[in-house]
Order: sequence, then structure tokens, then C-alpha cells
Amino acid sequence: MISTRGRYALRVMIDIAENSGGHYIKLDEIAKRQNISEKYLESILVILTRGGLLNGLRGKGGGYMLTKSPSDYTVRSIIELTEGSLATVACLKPGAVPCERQSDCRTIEMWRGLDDVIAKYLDGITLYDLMEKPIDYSI
Amino acid sequence: MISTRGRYALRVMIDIAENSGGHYIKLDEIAKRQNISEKYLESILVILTRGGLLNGLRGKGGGYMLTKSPSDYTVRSIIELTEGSLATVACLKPGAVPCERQSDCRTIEMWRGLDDVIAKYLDGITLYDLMEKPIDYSI
DNA sequence: AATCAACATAGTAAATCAATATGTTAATGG
DNA sequence: CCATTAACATATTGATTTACTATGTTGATT
Repeated sequence: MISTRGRYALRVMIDIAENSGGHYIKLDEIAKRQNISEKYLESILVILTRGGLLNGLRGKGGGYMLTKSPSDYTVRSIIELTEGSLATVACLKPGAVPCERQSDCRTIEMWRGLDDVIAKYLDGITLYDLMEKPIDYSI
Repeated sequence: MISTRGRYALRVMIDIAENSGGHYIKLDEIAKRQNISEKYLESILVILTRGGLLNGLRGKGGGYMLTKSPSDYTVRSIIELTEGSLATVACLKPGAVPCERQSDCRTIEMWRGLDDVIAKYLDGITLYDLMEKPIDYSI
């Protein structure tokens, strides 16, 4: 289960991607548009900024900005930063103490396969893919 | 994240599948083999029994037994029964109140796709696939 | 210097997890 | 029929996480 933290983070990233015209976007604007409590949103933006996905600037004219172009953010990178490892079981989390019954564990390979399927799916989608795009009238 | 409840449930189902020679298997045997506290295991077996995945019999000679053949249990059915809906986000849980911003939600289809990928993967693996199988010397 | 807005730290109510404790019901065997 | 066996039932607990809220600090503009 992805908690609101991760889900909000993704929505906020899309919001910034869609609304930044090269300038910084204020937290309270995002909070209003996305209907998220300012203070809770702040805690999420801290994670995104510390993780290098956003640039924060204080003072007048300050706010948040993407550090790279939307197509360079995979959904996985955003969710993993805010939610932590996406491993579906504890023994596959990075740094987990290898369980002593791992040698004849019937399930670990199955779980590993699930993790792979999830990672591959979320790696295949970028912020750009989630942005509202103008209708293409060409042809 | 799948909690120990779901993980243990799967291990226990495999244990019963592998060790039942047509007779009932006692809880304390399973607990010992799987190294799970008897009382905690009991709460898991209750779920599996109530859900119809196992048959419980009391008294001497009692224990637990599969209700169908291993290849008829998908991993998904076991995990979903013990963990509840596997929906990755709250708004995709069955019975969730549809969120009012759903009409122009940029992410819901992406989440739905993730849920589909997970469901398909877990539907494609059965208890039989996870059982220890005798080496095949044929050819 | 005043204002603005991100940064920092601490705390809290509610929920969930992983158990444990105690007792009850229903089969079986002597 | 009665003792044993083993599943069923209910309640409680400590630890952790989630989703916030409150208060204060730092650093950029104008």
C-alpha cells in the first residue's frame, strides 16, 4: 500500500511540472490546488528537496522548482524516495538481515519476481507521461 | 508491503500442502516447522479456515487440511484473504468513496495499471508452483 | 528593516502489527 | 462416560507508523 505521503508527492510533482513556467512555485499555492494541508505538504516537500528532486528557494519570489525535466523523473524514483524501499516483503528490503531459512525458502524467488514486476512498471512511467498534454490536432 | 500475516499464511499453506498425506496436520507441528509462535499462527489459521482455504477439525486426530488441490490456490487468493485488498492506493480499494478530484486525476490510471500488473503476477502462481518437487529423472 | 516563504524540530491522536493470555467447544479413545 | 486432545473465541498489550498540527528559525527580496 502506498500511503498518502507517496501519493501526494507524486501529485505535487505533477502539479509543479504543469504549473511552473520557469519560476518558483509557492507551497501554499500547491496546497490550495491539491487540497493538502500546508504543514503536511511541507513535510513532503522537505523529502523531495533533500532528495534532490526539487529545488527550494526562500524569501519573496521563492518556492519550489523541478531540478530536471519531467521526462527524467520516473514514478519509481518519486515513490521510492518518499515511501522508502518498495520491497514487498521485509527480507527483500535493502539492509535486511538475511533470514536463516533462506536456503530452502519456497517463496523468496516469487517475491523477488513481484518486486521486479513492480519496479519495471514504475520505471517505465515518467512525470511527463502523467502531465496534462495539449490535444494533438495534427494529421 | 506484505506483512508477516500474509507471508506466514503462504508459508503455512505450502507447509500443509507438502506435509499432508491425506490426514489432518496439527497446528503445533506447523508452528514448530515454520518457527512461528503457536498463538499467532492460530490467528492466521482462523482466517484461512473461515475463508474456506483450509478445513479445520477439532479433537484427537484433528488439525488442518487443504480444501482443494495445490494447483487450485493462486498466491493472490491466499495473500488477498489474509492481507485484505491488494490495492496499492486507498482510492482503488473496493468500497472506497470515489474521490471528488477523480475526474481530472492524472494518476489513477497509472495506479490501476500497477494493481493489474500485481494481480496478474500473483494470479499466475499457484501453491503447486511453490512446493518442493521431486527431481524429474525422465527423458 | 520589513516582509516573505522555505526550513527545522517536536508533539499528538488514531490505526495497525505482532504478538500473548485465558478460556470454550467439539471430536476421539480408553 | 470421561479424560484428553486440539481447534475455536475473545480480550489485551507494547511497539511502530501515519497523518497531521504547533511553534519557532533562517535566509532572500523589496
